[in-house]
Amino acid sequence: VVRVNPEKKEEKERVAHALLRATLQLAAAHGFASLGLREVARAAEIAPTSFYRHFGDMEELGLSLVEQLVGPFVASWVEQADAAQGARQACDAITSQALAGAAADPELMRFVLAERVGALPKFRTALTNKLAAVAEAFNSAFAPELGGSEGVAHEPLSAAALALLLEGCAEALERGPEHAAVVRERVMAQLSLLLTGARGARRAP
Amino acid sequence: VVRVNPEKKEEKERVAHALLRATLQLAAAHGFASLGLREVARAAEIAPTSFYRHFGDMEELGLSLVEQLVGPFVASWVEQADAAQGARQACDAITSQALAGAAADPELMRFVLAERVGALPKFRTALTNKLAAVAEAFNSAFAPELGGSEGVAHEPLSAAALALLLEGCAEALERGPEHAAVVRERVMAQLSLLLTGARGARRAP
DNA sequence: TGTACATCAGTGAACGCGCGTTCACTGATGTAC
DNA sequence: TGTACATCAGTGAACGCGCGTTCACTGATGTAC
Repeated sequence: VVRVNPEKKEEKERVAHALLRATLQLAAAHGFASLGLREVARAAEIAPTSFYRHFGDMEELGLSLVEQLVGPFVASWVEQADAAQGARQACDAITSQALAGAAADPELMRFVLAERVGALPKFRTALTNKLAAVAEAFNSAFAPELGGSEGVAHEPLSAAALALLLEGCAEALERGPEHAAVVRERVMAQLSLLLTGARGARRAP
Repeated sequence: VVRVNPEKKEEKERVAHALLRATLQLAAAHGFASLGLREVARAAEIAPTSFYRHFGDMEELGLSLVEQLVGPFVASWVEQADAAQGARQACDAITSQALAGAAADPELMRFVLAERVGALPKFRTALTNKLAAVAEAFNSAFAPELGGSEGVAHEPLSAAALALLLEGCAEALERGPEHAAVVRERVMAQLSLLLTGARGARRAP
């Protein structure tokens, strides 16, 4: 039985975190798929061989990145949605938080957007799983206003809302943080169309 | 003045085309960013040095790929939209053609989806330009049913339609061609929500 | 308390390999006159 | 028609370089007794 000094554990996590951040920075510039182990180690200021103390290879690092960074990132979009009153306010909370995320950490947002539809199925799956929480939040926001068929039938609606949200995040990355307000209004307008349409469809199916 | 044998020109284009197809195939497996010139040349069955007879580097090849293959591909989604009667039929025509494209050439569809939000701005721009034709088509489809403010105000609507269409294409790639019909219904349902919402917003703004 | 041992993050040297690129050449085709 | 020359896609040899990975080692820390 071996006990580990908390200080040591902390230090190790600091280095692992540096590797993840270095990866995000480089991936935002040239794409995750192009990155090499040595390149990342260099950017994180460790010896190439030290990489193996943390990850077996770049794929493992990428999946860890999803767990360690993307998970909390995406979760933060949804945090205030429960407290909102009505679908519109909940959408606004989610949209605002997601766009704030894009402004605060554009490299991480780029990673999410790119790998969600990238070539590697493992990454697509992992990211879809994390983003499922956002779809859930949209669903919860919409459900009370639509009632009826107990949520299941609203799945295309919440999926559409998620797609529009991510499209807005992509636009926010293109245009920069100074246009966040414009993009937010745009996404909200699109979500309103969806919601209005869903209300109309309920009345006249 | 030097004249070029049409046979020779044709043969050269055949090799260039082989390079583009080889790139798509490899990119679908590991991501465009990871590809090397030698890897692509090998898959296209030419010597590495012959690559330079066609493209200066991989970036140039990628941009040529957008012009030569993505352009016609995306244009085909839109071809039958003009002839359709009403917004719903036009949406159906575009959606059906796009999903047919995903089934016929999944590697090309993956490239479009991935590079549209990838790390390289040149690729994002080039693809956005090609996809603008699809947004245009949606706009033309919606405009007569909404009238009013002469199309300009409907831009978020057509942009939303394009986003939902591409999301559907991504889903079609995940689920395979045998689920094309299901995905089509799903996308159509989402587009209907948008359109219904837009009609409602016009009546009660 | 002291001694022997285990664990583990980090490292530098070294390896074989595939990479992008340059170069000089071939051979087929077209042009000049 | 014949001869000299230009163009150009394709190629093999060769280059220097960075890559991923293995290995044996260090030094700090914790455990056993």
